[in-house]
Amino acid sequence: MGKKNNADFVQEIADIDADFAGWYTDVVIKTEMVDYGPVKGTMVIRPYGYAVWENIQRQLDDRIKATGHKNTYFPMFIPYSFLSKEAEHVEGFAPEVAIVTHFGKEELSEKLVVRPTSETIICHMFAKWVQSYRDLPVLVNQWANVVRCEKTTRPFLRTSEFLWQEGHTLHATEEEAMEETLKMLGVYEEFMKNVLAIPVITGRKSENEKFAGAGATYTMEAMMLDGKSLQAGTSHYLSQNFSKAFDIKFLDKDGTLKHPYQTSWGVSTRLMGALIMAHGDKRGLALPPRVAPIQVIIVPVAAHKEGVLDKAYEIRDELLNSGVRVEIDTRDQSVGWKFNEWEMKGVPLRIEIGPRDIENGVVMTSRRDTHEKDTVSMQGLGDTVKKILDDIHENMYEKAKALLMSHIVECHDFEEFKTAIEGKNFVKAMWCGCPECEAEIKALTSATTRAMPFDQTPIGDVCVHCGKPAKHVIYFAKSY
RNA sequence: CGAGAUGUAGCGCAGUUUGGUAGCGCGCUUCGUUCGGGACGAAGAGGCCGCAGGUUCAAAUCCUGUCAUCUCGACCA
Repeated sequence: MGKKNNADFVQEIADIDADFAGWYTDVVIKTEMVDYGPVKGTMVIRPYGYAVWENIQRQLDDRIKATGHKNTYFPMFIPYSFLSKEAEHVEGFAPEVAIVTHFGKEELSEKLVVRPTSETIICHMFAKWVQSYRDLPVLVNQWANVVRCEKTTRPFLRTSEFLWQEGHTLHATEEEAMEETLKMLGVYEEFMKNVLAIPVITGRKSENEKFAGAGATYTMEAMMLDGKSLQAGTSHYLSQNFSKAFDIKFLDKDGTLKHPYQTSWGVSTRLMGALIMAHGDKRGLALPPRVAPIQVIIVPVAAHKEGVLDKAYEIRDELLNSGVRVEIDTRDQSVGWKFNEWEMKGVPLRIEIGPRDIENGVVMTSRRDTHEKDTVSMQGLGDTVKKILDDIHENMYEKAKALLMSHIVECHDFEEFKTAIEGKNFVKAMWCGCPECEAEIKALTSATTRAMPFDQTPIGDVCVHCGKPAKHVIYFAKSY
């Protein structure tokens, strides 16, 4: 099975790149992934989109549980005072939240906020539950919705309400908490590669870009088809910031009272945006097989002819038995119409079956990733299809990786830097570490710092912008 | 939150300058013919023109306000 080369792929990107934002909103609405809700900034996730989310959820949840975490559910209403408690301890805290003042006609004695994140309420409960080092570690996760006052919204990428998973853990030592932080970042990275077919750059956020309540924020950044970066997930080392603010204490082996070290980590429905903008082409979506609601669509050709539909259903059942998510399109539309429709909706593999094929004991396959058509024997079709789906996954990952690799540019001076950023690249460069320098770069190029990779092998001595001695290797990019 | 643009049938749009019976294409319904890359014919259904005020004999059209969406910034625990 040959593969489309990367040059062709780059051409396809050029086709949609002219108006990538328009392509995104178009595709996401037309494919019935999502629709706008009646309240500003809200979205309705429609069945086709929600099925993708469920596939993400299931596969990530398995991984979260496999690493020892248990699921919980905490209330969405949080006393307002909890946030002020956080504010006293956290610099840069800005409560841009939805506030509930009434239940029915009755004014509440204490205002409530609709959770923008659950750190505070979880910490409040943790304080009740933890007394001894024997109670540690605490490893919990929850799947929930959160609400934030966002000025600019776009379906999946930034919405006033979104769905996510937030993990919260408590540890006796700094080392253990840091290990957990990096472990979960690793889980995310592996998930991105093996489920969403998206390569990511991982590393630590600058002070300016980190979660205000964290000691350190680690991120994974994915490159979208237009060369912009999308923060696809974060893992925070919270140190003792929250455990001190919420007075979580445990009596350690040595008989002294200590505040535990904490982590939190999350990914959201933003991943839906990530997979749409990391794959796809001018025809629409290209869904990675492992999250595609429909992995194989069967389109009967000349369905009115004797035996065609029967055979199509037979094949459908065989694929179902092989564990493939398959549907058959019997609608009264022309085949050409159906081909375009399912390609737009990103179904990874199409199977066509008509009288000619039945005669020859074969089916036609058409891959969404390469647009290649092939003739495949009906014998052992289940296994063949599963192999093709795996191959599609690999190919989509390799394509995305090729895009990322060809758009990382090492820069040693600011002129190079500006050119590279305009060329829709990630810039890898040395940085002095000063927030002022970071802010100036942003003002001049609209590129922000994305991540300081774990591999800090220097590629120079001085900061790419100010020329002062460099402290970090860091990636810059424009971002969503 | 700032600048700009747009709201008319499910979708895409014309009509607004110059006020006077609500239009087009696609889609939708029914019947028939078609079916290997967005088929065709015939007959139908569907809109108090984003919302609220105002001007007028009369408002999709003029005025005021408001809400929403898009683009670009700022913001983004």
